[in-house]
Amino acid sequence: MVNLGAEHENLDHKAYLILKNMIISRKLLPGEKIPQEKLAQDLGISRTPLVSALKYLEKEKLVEAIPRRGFYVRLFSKEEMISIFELREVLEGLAARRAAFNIRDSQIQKLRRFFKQFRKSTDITDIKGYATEDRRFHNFVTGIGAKEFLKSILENYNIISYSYQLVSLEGLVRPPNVTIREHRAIIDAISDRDADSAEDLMRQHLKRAIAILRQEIESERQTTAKTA
Amino acid sequence: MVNLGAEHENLDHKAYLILKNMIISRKLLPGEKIPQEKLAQDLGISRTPLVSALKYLEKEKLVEAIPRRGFYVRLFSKEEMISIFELREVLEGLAARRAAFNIRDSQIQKLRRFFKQFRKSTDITDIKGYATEDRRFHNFVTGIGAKEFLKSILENYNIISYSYQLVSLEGLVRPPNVTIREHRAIIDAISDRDADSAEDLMRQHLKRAIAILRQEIESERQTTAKTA
DNA sequence: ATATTGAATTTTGCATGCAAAATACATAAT
DNA sequence: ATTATGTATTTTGCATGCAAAATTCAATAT
Repeated sequence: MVNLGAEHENLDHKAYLILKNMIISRKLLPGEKIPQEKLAQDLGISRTPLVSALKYLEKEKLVEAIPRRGFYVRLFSKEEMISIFELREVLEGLAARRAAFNIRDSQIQKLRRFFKQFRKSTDITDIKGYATEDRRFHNFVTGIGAKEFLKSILENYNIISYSYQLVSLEGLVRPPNVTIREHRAIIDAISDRDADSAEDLMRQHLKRAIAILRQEIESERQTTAKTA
Repeated sequence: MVNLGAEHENLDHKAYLILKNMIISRKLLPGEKIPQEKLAQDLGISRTPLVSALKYLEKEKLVEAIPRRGFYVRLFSKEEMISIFELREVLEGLAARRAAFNIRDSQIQKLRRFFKQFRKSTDITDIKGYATEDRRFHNFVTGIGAKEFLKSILENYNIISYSYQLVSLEGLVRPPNVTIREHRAIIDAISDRDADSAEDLMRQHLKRAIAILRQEIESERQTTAKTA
């Protein structure tokens, strides 16, 4: 069966993709008001499909609608980042479980190739490259394991990509030489089709990131208290 | 701080609530096409806010938008019901965990009152009443534990209410006298603020429902195979 | 009877217009 | 100088209009 869903692409969907990109790439900044008339003109469309796109983004929490006042790019606090990571923990845990169930042999080959370029280095210096690989890895696993609802939740809420943006260096919460072992363990579990381990390891992996985020909040709070 | 979010209520939001209700209460049936012009007239509004409402419902998966063809009430297969339950498993598990962390003493009192009316009966005959209590219980727990994203996912996707609609008798997957023990165990864990147990028990609770659903699918498949 | 073609009708996607609300701005009052 | 008040401007929410696409339905062909 062929997917014909995207056969026609309406203006509002195009606008949606463009806006999403503008937000993620920081062309529209958090807190900023979205100028409907101007943006519609820039995109060469009317306000109708633009507003339609904004409504989609509102559901995805990328944008906040305030009645009679307009749409604003959403702003996330560190506390909210933690709740996003908590969601990733359980959702990607589920995705890892399902991936272990579903994965095909050809996909195992691909999975095993992740982090190959970082095999030899004890100290990984290419942080940026590692961060990219990290993202690709998580997307690959969820791509195999998450369908339908789980997939749309992970996609819609932009949990993955967003999570990476607001934290520490290059979007990594913890240093590569610590997380690479965990990544390898997850790869092994999924390749062995060990669903329970895959879920557990993925959850532990993300739980540790959450712990770091909580620490950061705590130390910030103390610094602020001292300064004040 | 007072919540002023719902101060103004736009037409599209009103339409959204009405439509959601119409779908849940089966005034609009799964698979049915939504007649925009007629419905707009019935509601006394134009197509603009109606379509806007439909876009919200599309994101919630209650409605499917087919470009140039219109909106259709979504139809869920039993397989999809399973993936919804899998989501409930991890999301309500997280909610139970958070509830155990957050719950206030006054809320513990309330929590302990759930299923009180079924205490004495070894065989619960009021299935409908039990089903209602079941729903209220799950909503209460998620109400305490889920905020922000988790809350909106659970709400938006209507996972809870929807889950109950399409399965077995009165929306219950398993008989009351089996599940009531599990409910009580969850209540105890949350009241004891034992987050790990609360999460684990909630997950086991839902896992068992999933197992039944899988069995039902399997036996259906065999029946169909025989008939065909 | 069933399938095919083609016009008539309906529906969708989008732009536009407009009243009401919100905002910005200028002037007056303290 | 700051606050208050009134006015002009902009923006929002919604209805409406219209072209293009989809659907219906009748007439014709198989």
